[in-house]
Amino acid sequence: MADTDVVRRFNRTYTQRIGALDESFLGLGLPLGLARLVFEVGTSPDGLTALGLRSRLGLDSGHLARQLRSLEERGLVDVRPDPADRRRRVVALTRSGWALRDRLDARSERLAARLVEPLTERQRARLTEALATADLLVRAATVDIRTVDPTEPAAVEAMDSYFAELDRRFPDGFDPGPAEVGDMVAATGGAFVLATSDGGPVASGGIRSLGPEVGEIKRMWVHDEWRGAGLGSRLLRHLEATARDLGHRTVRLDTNRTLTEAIAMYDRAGYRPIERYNDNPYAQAFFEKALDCEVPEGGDKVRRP
Amino acid sequence: MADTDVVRRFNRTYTQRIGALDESFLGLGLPLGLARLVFEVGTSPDGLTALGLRSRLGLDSGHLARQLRSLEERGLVDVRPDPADRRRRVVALTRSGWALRDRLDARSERLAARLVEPLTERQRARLTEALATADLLVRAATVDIRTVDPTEPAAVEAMDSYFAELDRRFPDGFDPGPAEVGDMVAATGGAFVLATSDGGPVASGGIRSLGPEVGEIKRMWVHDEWRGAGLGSRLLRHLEATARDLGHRTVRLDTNRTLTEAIAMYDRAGYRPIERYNDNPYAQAFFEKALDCEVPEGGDKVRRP
DNA sequence: GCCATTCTCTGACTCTAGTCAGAGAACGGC
DNA sequence: GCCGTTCTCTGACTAGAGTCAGAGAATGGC
Repeated sequence: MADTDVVRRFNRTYTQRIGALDESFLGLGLPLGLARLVFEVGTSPDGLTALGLRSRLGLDSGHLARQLRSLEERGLVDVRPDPADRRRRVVALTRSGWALRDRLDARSERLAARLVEPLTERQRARLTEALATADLLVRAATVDIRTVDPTEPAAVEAMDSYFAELDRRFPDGFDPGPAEVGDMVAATGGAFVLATSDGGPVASGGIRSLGPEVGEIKRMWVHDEWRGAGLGSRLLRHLEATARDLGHRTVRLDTNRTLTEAIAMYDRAGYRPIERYNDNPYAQAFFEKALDCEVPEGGDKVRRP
Repeated sequence: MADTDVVRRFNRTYTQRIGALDESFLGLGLPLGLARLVFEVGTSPDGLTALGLRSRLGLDSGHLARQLRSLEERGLVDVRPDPADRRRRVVALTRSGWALRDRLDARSERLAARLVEPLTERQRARLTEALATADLLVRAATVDIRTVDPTEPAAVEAMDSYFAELDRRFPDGFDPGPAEVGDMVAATGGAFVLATSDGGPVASGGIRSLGPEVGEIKRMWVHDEWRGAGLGSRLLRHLEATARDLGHRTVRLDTNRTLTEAIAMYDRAGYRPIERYNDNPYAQAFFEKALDCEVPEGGDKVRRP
């Protein structure tokens, strides 16, 4: 059975059986749309702006305005202007809004429990393992990878996580020093690539020029919770393509000896060890890869030179 | 993370990302309901009765009548009385109905392909394996197990499959003989338990009385495609509960030596070998279990005596 | 302070799904 | 042939989701 057949078959099964979990939103006297809103507003303790709600749920502004009023009339939410920008409105759950959300939550929990309940313990463990794997991979597959301005908030957040992790992992800690990523990119005509999921950064990496035809991949980072989903390889491929677009024919990178998974990944992707090419005190391993071979069609495999 | 958390988290991921597969039904100028109907009618080359459609999709009869007429007006289906029972109406796709279905199908295929496309080959294989496992287990968890009249069509179908399989597996074939299940159940005050999924039989088994307090489990069968989903154990538990309701304190069963998985399952469920208690020529192994221990609360594990 | 832009709201719609009661045709057992 | 049952259809609804145009308030750059 082809991959797509499995996906489609699962989809069918799923919408018929677990899909009913969504209906947990029904039956509390609230139409589905309003219940979804309550649930979504409740994901943030301090409330959300109407704009944020609209982008999360993809609603029309008129529609949302009406829905919010309806919730307000039922005493479930407070809607008030955002003090920082009074065009915006901030929506927060009231006490009884929270109570309702708890009931929705309990309902959803019960339905999930009812789904796994008939299974034996062994089967249940298999199911949850399969679902967790599928969850990770589906999320990974739908990650959005693109070149961004390194000063935008999500990019800065990504870099902060990166530095924090290096500081944890390196035996003597890590100090990024004064050279910020933005400067690096701006000064050397490079690019910064960010992978996001649900708006939050999950992986990132930069490219800077070492010379006319030589690029350097810097600061590749993958969020802890996203390891093992092939995100690193995809990001690397994306960075290589970006480097090619920038006119490079070779890319280099350096890394710390302690980052063993990263080194294994570079090896799989066709990178070969070279001599030290800079004086980065945190790097002990240096790699290079020629970009002149086109990535093969549909390309997951990277041809080795 | 608890089992239900995994299910719920997955549910969230899923409805956000793969859920869009359903929307493949949109965008061909047909509202979702009608598209679903076209798809459903197209699952059977000769068409379906309106009744069948209603039970599959859970629609109101008035609603369905209107939807069918709308499809008829668009030239997508033919609706005509069932020659066998002219109260019923048979719905079949027209040529352009089939063409539309093909387009819906292609759309769904493309969306599925787009989902797996970003993954590396390795990740893709992991994903499809996880989804296939989840599919089997979710289906298994939502199987409907109940006591039925053994003469009803699904029950007869189950028994036919059972006999056909024995005939394939036994070295010398198998001949059910004149004693039909229905007779057996009726004559001895037993019961027939059927497990169905989507209306089709997936497992079954019978109980008959051997004496006032002794029941016998007969003809347990699990559909080939449903092996490995714990369905046998669940059916067995159900049969035991049924036997208890019939007043039995002990159940026996016999089986053929070649059915090794079944024997292993009986062992796990607490059955112990006993001496031959009948002259069934196809049986070489005989088991018994005392029912007086209550099944523990929430019970998946069967306590061993 | 002006003005284009951003954000929200209102009014006036459309579409789809779905419910309910009841009529009429066909069927099956007697 | 009668009569209760089964199956489908019609009419008359309701509710929810969503679209679109335009008004009005607040903001930020100049």
